[in-house]
Amino acid sequence: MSKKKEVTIYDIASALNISIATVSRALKNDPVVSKRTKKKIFDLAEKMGYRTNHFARNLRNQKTNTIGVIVHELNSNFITSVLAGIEKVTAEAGYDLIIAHSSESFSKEIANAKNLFHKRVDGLIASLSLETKNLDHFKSFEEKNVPVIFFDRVEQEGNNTVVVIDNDKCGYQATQHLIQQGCKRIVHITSNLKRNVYSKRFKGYKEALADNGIPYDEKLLIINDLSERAAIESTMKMLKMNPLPDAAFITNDFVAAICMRTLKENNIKIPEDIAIVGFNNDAICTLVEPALSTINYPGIDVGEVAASNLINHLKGIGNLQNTNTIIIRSNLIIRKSSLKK
Amino acid sequence: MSKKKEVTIYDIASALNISIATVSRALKNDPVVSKRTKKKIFDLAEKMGYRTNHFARNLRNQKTNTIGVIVHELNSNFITSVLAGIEKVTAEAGYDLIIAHSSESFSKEIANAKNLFHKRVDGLIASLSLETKNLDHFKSFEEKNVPVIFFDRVEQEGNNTVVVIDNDKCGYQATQHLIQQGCKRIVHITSNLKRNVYSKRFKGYKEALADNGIPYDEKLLIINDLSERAAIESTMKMLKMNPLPDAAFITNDFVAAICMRTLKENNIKIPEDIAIVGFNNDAICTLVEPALSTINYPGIDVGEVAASNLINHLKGIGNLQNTNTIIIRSNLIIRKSSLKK
DNA sequence: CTGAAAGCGCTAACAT
DNA sequence: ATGTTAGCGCTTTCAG
Repeated sequence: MSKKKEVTIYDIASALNISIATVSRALKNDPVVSKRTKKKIFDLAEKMGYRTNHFARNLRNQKTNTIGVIVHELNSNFITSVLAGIEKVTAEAGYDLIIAHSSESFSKEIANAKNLFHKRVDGLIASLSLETKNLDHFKSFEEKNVPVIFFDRVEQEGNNTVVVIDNDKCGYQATQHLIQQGCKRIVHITSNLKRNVYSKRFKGYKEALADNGIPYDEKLLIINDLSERAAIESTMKMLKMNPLPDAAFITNDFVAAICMRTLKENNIKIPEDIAIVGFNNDAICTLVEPALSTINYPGIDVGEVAASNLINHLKGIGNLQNTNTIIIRSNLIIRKSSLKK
Repeated sequence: MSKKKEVTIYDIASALNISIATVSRALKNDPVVSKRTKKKIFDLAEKMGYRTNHFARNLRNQKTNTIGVIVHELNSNFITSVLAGIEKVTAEAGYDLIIAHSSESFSKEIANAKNLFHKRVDGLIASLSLETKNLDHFKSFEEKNVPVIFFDRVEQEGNNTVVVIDNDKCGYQATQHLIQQGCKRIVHITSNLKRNVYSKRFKGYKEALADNGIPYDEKLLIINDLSERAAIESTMKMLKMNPLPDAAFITNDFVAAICMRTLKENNIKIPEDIAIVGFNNDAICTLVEPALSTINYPGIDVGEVAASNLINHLKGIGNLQNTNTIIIRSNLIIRKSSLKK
């Protein structure tokens, strides 16, 4: 258990008979140090197995070079793409990442926020859980002037900076497409309408109906929690409708896939009896049968944009104060699950 | 931009006219401090918005209370379950987590290891990338006596502690099951045989063939990199075989799902023409058609076991020195994709 | 039960 | 180009 003693700049300095200041400067590649001394220092540091003590440095510098991320789930292509996008940008800029996930729970999200706050992240990127009731747990960041950017599930009131797609338009396009296929009784399966993404998609759905002279029927709106169990229940509810609906616009590809499976188990033909459009464009879309039409929601772009805006702000290049909403391009992808013609 | 000054124990101490030592003790809930002073301190700390400076504490304590995790991908049910298992255990024990992923790249894995080493994690949990050539990048941990536990993709030589399933047996069971269904020309689609998981499953596959008097045919072994493109190529290779194989044991559910799709596109019936068994029991298994038989690989257990062993070691309760290999229970799940009878 | 003081390893202002 | 030194916020002996 006897850990070898850590090598510090003092050890390097005394071995080389120079001051710690010079060592410190050299290690940061400060141009003021002569090439020769620098080389000596680097070589010895390498040989002695020196590693920077980040705690000492951060303690001194009062910044962590770390940015925190809170996501609502780890379990989807969309979220992992967002993370990949964030990582790409932050790594290039030399920032570290701490990733936390709330598992859709409000209390976990609060705990995550508190934790990252205490860890003193320099900035935060977050997507809200399904159950989140308010944004009080992010106030502490604001108070200390730690920038926060929300993406996907956001709260657009107040002066948060948010990165989103035009969910309203996407909902409209999906619904419009189904109507063009001749569908008239279109179910919308979605989740907690407190979340912007779901309420906006719902709004787009209603607008498309209205524009096509189809009256909105609230019985066709099904709200669930995006779990497999809930997806099955929602589908069963749909199957009990009379007359049967002829289409469903479903707010997430996983739920759509479960729904398709359940429909097929009940001898419903897709798209002939019921046409389906999902959301996200996860890998699963081309693995189910028929292939699932969906809205392409490019997570990698969302992640990159969120991270680069945050980092520019931290570096004093951009400013988030006046940037309120950033909208990422998205589009409808038509596959067999919705093609009646 | 003027960040409010951080509150320190000095501020609390002087406001209360006591010493910083007492404040420090109280904040750690040291029983030696009187209840009354403790309460005063807690209340004031709360009111002033005090937050512990982890850098100062860690600098002083020479430990980070953080454990690092390196995974080869974020993008599968299996890995996210492992992470959930790890998180559950570490959170309970009061440890923090830094999660890094190598995207199957050796150089990224080295970078991750170096980074976590410099961050001075107290322990490390890792699964190797597909391309990893050696374990040199973990030597530094060993040198500083930082415990490392490998899971899933491991190197069993040397004295690493590893958490795995009995891949050999799983490969045997999957193959045996296919043989019992009357299959004789069984393709095995897998990945880099340098990785224990794949070589062991391959070994089990060959043993099952041998035990049933079926000669091993190396033309039936297909190795790919687990990407969608590679999965399609592998399937095309399979389709060109003459005579056509009557089954495939595929080392990962995602690849199996792609393979099934490609086969169906080419008018092959599953399981009648070709029976399929995958590996992992990802959510996708019951979403594809027919439902995919697979090996249940319980990631959550793997994560919990790895984390609790690591933490016990850190707390001095258990010891990893003499624990070499921990085997997690796994089992074959039979669904329609392999049921010929 | 509480206080004084040293020191963890590093950076940066100031001095040379 | 290099050195001296104070101090970042905390923990922990040692002393009362």
